This record gives sequence, structure tokens and C-alpha cells, in this order.
Amino acid sequence: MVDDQPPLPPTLADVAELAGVSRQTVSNAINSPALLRPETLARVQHAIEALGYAPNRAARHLRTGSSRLIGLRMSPAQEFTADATMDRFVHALVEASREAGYHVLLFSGGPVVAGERPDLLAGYDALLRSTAVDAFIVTDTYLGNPQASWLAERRAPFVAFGRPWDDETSGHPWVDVDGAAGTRLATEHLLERGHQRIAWLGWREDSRLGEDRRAGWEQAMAARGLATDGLAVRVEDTLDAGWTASAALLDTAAPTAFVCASDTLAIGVLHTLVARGLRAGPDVGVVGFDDSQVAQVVPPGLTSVRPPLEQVAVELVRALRRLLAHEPHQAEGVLLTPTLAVRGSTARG
Amino acid sequence: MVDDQPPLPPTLADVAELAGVSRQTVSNAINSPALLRPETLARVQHAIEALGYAPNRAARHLRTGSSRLIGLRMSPAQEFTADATMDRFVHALVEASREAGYHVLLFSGGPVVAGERPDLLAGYDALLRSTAVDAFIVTDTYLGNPQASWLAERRAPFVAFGRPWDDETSGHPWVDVDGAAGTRLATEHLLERGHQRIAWLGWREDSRLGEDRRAGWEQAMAARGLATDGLAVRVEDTLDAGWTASAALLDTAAPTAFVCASDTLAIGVLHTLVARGLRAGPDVGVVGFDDSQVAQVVPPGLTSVRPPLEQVAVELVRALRRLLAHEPHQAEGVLLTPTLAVRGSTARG
DNA sequence: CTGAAAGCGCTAACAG
DNA sequence: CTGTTAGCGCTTTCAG
Repeated sequence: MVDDQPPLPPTLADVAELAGVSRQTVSNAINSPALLRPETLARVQHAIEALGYAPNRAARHLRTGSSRLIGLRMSPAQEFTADATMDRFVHALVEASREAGYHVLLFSGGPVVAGERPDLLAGYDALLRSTAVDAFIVTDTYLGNPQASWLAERRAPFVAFGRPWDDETSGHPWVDVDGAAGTRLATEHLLERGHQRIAWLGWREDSRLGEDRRAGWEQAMAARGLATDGLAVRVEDTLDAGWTASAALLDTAAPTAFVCASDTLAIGVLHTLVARGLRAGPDVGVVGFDDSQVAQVVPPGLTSVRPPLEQVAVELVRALRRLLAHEPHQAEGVLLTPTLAVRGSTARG
Repeated sequence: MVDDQPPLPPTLADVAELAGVSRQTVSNAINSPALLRPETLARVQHAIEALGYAPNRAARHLRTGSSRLIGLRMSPAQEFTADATMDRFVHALVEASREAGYHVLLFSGGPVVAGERPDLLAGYDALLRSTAVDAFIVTDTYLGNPQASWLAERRAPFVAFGRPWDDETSGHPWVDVDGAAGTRLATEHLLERGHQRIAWLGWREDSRLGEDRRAGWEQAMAARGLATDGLAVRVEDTLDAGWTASAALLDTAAPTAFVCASDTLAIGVLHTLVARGLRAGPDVGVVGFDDSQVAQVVPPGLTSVRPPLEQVAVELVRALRRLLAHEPHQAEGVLLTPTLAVRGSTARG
């Protein structure tokens, strides 16, 4: 434990000296290599290699005004739900960002004061004012969330994962997953397997996301001319709510299958089936939404609608680059179609 | 879509002008407020407030050499396992970092070239050379992982989540969870519930982490004078391996309970029980490790060892601050004790 | 306690 | 195509 100071990284000047050129030429070699004579370029690149040089990000940021950082707010982790979908999304986003030369900066929403509603905007504000990030990815676009309009007001560059439900004219770029298409897929899958009395287990009516997903079930049922009366129920997105509601539904409407707005609710259905000695799949079909890890490992495997998160991340970053380059973005946003991961919970016999 | 340029954030000079002082005085008001006369300080603070000023991070970074950023490498997400523990940890880390005035920068390990082993170090190297982060949190400290020694060699500041299994003398700060204590807790819990033939379902022998966890089971069994012959098996950390191995173990050794090295393996046991018409809890006790979301929601609830990730994050950040302040760190690292989340899979009757 | 000057490493404008 | 100059916004000397 003698001299623990890390060696100072080489600067542009060091490279210039070694290559026998001016600092500016080194800068050009990195940012506009076409300007250099091939011979000079090679010499500079060799020096860069030899010294292990990489441009200092702070200096570059100060000079260019771009931090090459994308801010993402981590919403508090939900325990006792199945929606660990954030994990997969963050991975995908980091990967997509890297390919575009960006890093992801994580932040949370300021100190949580007991008794007070946490300030969702504090984190954005601090980052914005200190010019720490070039742009934000906004994920919680549920109705009434002030983030999007607040950012738009401040002219902060951002792209939303989720449609602007509350404001059709907001005009910011967004990417979303077509929930209706997903549940349509789920319902059709159950219909193909011979189910007719297919129930909907969804969220409360004020959730636009939930209504979107519900619509897919309704459409698929209507397309077959099947009645849906008494087959739908709307509850909170909790395990217990799914448990209770599915038990009640089995008693009142005797469905042979459930399409659910989330894996959390679907797992609730599985609990009901276990309690009644029914088998998920052969006895009662169950489909979730999110394709969470839980869906993948829970016995007998939960069939689930899988959002294309990798694709979402790629589209978000693409929209972001366009935005930062001040290119006009497509007015309508990007809507991606999920797939269906079929597992034991919809197996017959 | 007229003038979409966000307004330029105010600078130190703007604040100085408004407050009628020099730029230096504003800087002092922020960094060494004790130096100012209370009256002046109040005036400056008022100006800061009025303008919504926050110091430009790039400029500060360039000047002080500190980015106030902590680098964390996202390892590729595992599908079909229960270990979504990263999510909870990242949250906790973001929170702990915020309280210390740091943000978390996420990165991944360079481009993955087909056929080649991905370069774990590329991401670290790039960040280090461009002085993008002040320090790293390293999470994959399994045996043979080159990250720690590579970083140490470069004198890069880092703290490890996980003991330096391969090198007792490595001398870098670390924080870890006492796996043996966790499985001891798990085993004692089963013993209290009347189990005697308690099996161990763990990882391959070359996993030091797995051996640590196994030791707790052995200790608890030995303390009661119970034999463990034929009751232990070591497999890969996959659902299928847990499934197969537990089935074999039930046939050969007839255990009444399983302590597992991971939730993934424990879920494998649940699959075996379902297939045999046995009930987890009343018929066969099962305990996992990680307290993943899966453990929380899978019927009938998986009892699991819960690593104190929030505490881990706090200790990691504490060690990091000490390291960056060049204070001597405690030689031994910090070992934290997990708790046991008791659920239906260990309920009797 | 407050003000003036220097410079962190880089790139955008110019001059050669 | 290459070299010189200036300055991004901040903090750290050093004088007053």
C-alpha cells in the first residue's frame, strides 16, 4: 500500500507529442479522420494505441455540450409482484445505448420524506440544471403522471416508453408495445385450443394501459361471436386481487380459461387453481402478460405475452438520436407487437 | 415546433451578477459556505434559488477530476432463472449513491462477437481511460474472474460485492453476504419444524460461493448430530438441474426437506413435487436462496434466505467514499447476515 | 472575508 | 491538410 494514486491517463497533448503533430491534428484524427493524410492518420492512430488514449469525457462534454449520457429514473422496486420486467429492459437499453455511443445514467426521485408524496420530478430537475445528461428515457407514462408534460415544458429532450395517454397532441417521440395485439394473440391461442368461456382478469378502468390490453381480448372474442358477459373483472394489480377475483369468477361464470393483464394477476389465478386442486393447463388455461422470470419458472410454466423489450430499447435510442440531431421525428411514435411465449399453463390434456 | 432549443442553464457568472458579487464568492457559497458573511451568503443563495442554478457537472468534473459517477457493469440478464436479484440491488445502489452525492453509470461489456468469449474488461477499460467514472462496483467475483485483479493492477478504485475468493491478499474493500449463516438459518428453521432428513441441493464444487452456502447446512446438521451422508448433491444452477436432481434424491435418500443454494434450484424442487403430487410445505419442506420475486409469488410461497441488499449497497458506497477519500479501509471487508423469509413451502400440516 | 488570475482537456474557428 | 488561438464553466491558488 505505497503509492496508490492511479497513473494519470494520457491527454491529447501526449499523443500529439508522441506522433510529432499538433494537438489539433490528433483531435481531427479522432473526430474527422477524413481530413488527415492517410500516412499522418496512421501515425496518430499508432500513438493513440501505444498510449492507450481515450478522450477525456468531461473536457469533451464541456466543450461540445454533450455528455453522451441518457438519464433513466429507477422507480422503486415492487415486491410481491411478478413484474421484474425492468431488469430486462434496462439491460436492453444499456446495450442499445452502447451501440449508439451513449451510457445510461440511473437516478432516483430525490429524498423520500415520510408522509409526503415523493417528488417524481426532483431527480429530472437536478440532472437537467447541471447538464448531466443529454436526454431522458421516461417509462412511467400512466395517466396523470406529470413527468412528460413537465419535461416538454422545459424543452428537455426525452423519449417515452409508453404512449402519451393523457395528451394526444403532446408531440414527443414515444415507443410502446401493442397491448391489444398481445391479448388478442393470447385469446386466439386459447380459442385454438378449444376454449370458449375465456375470462378477462384486468386492471381498474382508469388504467388506459389496462383498457388497451382488455380490448384485445374483447376483439378476439367478438371475432368468434362469443359473448363476454360476466366474464370480465377489474381489480388492483396484486397477487391477492388476482387470487380472490379468479376464485369468484370461477364460481359465478365458470370460465375454462383466463387472460390476464399481468403476470402478477395470472400467478394469482394459479394460486386459486392450486387451492382447488385444479391443474393449470389441462383443467383451466391461464395466460399472463410481461413474460417475467416468474412466468418462465413457475410450475407448470405460465404462457405469457412477451413484450419485445430489446426492440423497444433500440427504437427508443433511435428516436433519441433523431431528436438530439434535431431531425423531425415521426409524429405517431412506434408501436411494437409482442409475441406469445407458450408454456404449460395452456397445454391441453 | 418553432424554437426547440432548451434555454441555456444559468452559470456561476449569472448568479454572481444577480447577487452583485464575484464569481468566486458564488463558488464559495456552494463549496465552503462557512467562509462567507451570513448576509452575503443569504444574498447569493437567494440568487441561486431565483435562477434555478446548479453547477455544471462537466466543468466541475474537469476542474476537480471527480465525475461523481459510479460505474456498474450489467451482466447479461439470465432468462429461465429466478435470480432477478440484480433489480433490487441496482435500486438499492442508486438510492445509497444518491445519498452520498453520486450517480450510477451503467455499462455493458463491449460488443459481443459471435464465437468469441465476450471481453469482460473492455467496458471498464474505456470508462477508466476516459475518466468517466470515479470508481466501480464489481459484482461478479466468482473464482477466476479477472475483473478485480485487472482493476487492482491498474490502480482503479473499486469495491467488490462478493469476497475475493481467489486471492486472500488482494487487499481491496469488499462487502458480501454470509451465505453459510443464511443456510444455517434455513436448516435450523427446518429442524425446528421437525425435519431431520434435510437434503442439500447446491452448486458444483468449484463454486466457492456454493461451498460457503453448503457449509451452513452442514454446520446446522452437525450441531444436531445428524448425518448428511447421501443427502447432498451438486449440480448446475438451472431449473432443470434442480428438477432432475431433487427427483433422484427423493428416490435414493428420501429427504423430507431441501435446502437449496438458489431460488432457481428450489423452484426445480417445486416442479418435482408438483409432478409427484406432493405438497411443498406439508409434505416436503423447501428453502431457496435470494428471496427473488419468484420466491415471493410462486404457490405456495417459497421460504427463502433474503440477502440484505439495501444494507449491502449502503456498505459498498461507504467503502467507496472511504477509498476515494484515501482513508485506510478495514482490511477484512464487511460480511452481512441475511434473514429468512418464511412462506408456505416450509409450513407444516 | 472578498476579488483577480490561471488552467483542467478538449474542439470550433481561423490562419497558414 | 496542419498549426495557432480562444474559451466551454468551474475551482484553486494567491493578494487584498
